[in-house]
Amino acid sequence: MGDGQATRRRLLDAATAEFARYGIAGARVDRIAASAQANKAQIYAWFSSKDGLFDAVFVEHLSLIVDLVPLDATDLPGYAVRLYDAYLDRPEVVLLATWARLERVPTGDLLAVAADDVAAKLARISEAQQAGLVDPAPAPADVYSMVIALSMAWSPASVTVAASTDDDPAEHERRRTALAAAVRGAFAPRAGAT
Amino acid sequence: MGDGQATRRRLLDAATAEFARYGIAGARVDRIAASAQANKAQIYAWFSSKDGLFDAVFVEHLSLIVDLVPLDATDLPGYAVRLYDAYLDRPEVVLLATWARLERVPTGDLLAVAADDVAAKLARISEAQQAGLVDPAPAPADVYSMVIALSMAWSPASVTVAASTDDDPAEHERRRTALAAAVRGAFAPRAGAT
DNA sequence: CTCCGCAAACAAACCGGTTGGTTACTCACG
DNA sequence: CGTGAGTAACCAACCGGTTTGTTTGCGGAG
Repeated sequence: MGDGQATRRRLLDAATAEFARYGIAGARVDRIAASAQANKAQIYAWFSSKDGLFDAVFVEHLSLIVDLVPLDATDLPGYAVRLYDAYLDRPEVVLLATWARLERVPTGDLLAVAADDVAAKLARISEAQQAGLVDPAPAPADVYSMVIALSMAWSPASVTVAASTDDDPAEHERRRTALAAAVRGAFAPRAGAT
Repeated sequence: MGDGQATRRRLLDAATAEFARYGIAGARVDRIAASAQANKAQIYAWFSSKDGLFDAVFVEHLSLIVDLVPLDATDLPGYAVRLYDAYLDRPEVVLLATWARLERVPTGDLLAVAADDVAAKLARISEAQQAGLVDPAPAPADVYSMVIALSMAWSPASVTVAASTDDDPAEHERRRTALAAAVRGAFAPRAGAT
């Protein structure tokens, strides 16, 4: 008989696509089961509830959300551009995080469950500030929030324009250039500082 | 007898709160009717459907989404800070826009229906670039997207930290300062340019 | 001023499809 | 034969939407 772990895997994959597209309230358990070529009861056997399934999907993607692209505090512009490309390649990551924000955690730190990983990133930003590679004025947490925000300027959650892989490659290139330049200007050490 | 327009108004207000909090799929028509102290049938008399009600709420907020704060292309840092405060004061605006993006318009231009107003803003950015007040390298549309993205770094839709009015005032002030500095650095004309 | 008729506003019960969740049962394998 | 994977039918609550019947304000006829 079929392998339970394999079914679990298919359910997680199907759920990822479903939640990314429709959110928690909009997702349909039957649709997930069908798309995973499994039975609805399996979902409840493995994940207890629809919310439990979302939790499983979300924690599995947490490491991706946080470390889809390893932070390079010594090259924030390059980091931002790599994030732009990563979001283009893996829109589910942005979507899951945004749905979680809207439907689960209205205020405060969304990634509190991964506080350790985030803290490590902030420490590296702090080091880069002390090394004179990043403007030391803003708090590391604010630098991080702003870099992420800038990288997501054209993400699937943007309130202006959401990029898609169908866009003209030249357009992507234009955005990458603009993004890198903006990040460089925004966080480079100020002239006149030590 | 009660005024129809007044009922319509209460429905729109209640729907705004409901949609901002729960999104389209998560919103409950009964809850809106109850919270507006009206009857469910009125919703269908005035707005035809749940989706029609969301449309009405959204278009009513479109002008706010676009012009909650008038764009001052000659002072982008100040503009960004005013947006930060506006989002703090009117989180529904950000939330409605984000829900619309996630549940309605997965890619492309979210504000295509208000293309004229947006085009006017881009024109003013373009003027500021020609006047040497803004870095002329990036396309006006990209400047706009990035300024909005930066202003929303701590918005209720942020994937890092969402600000709330309960936050320490000093924290808000820290973010305003960091935001203004980042926008200044990101879009000021590059040294060495004319 | 009163009465009547009318249309818009309103209320509540109702309807049928959908949805998250359950159960009773079958099947393959060690 | 026992155990865990898999299935299909089932269920009760829910939810968007409709229907039916009632109330209210108002303009006009008497």
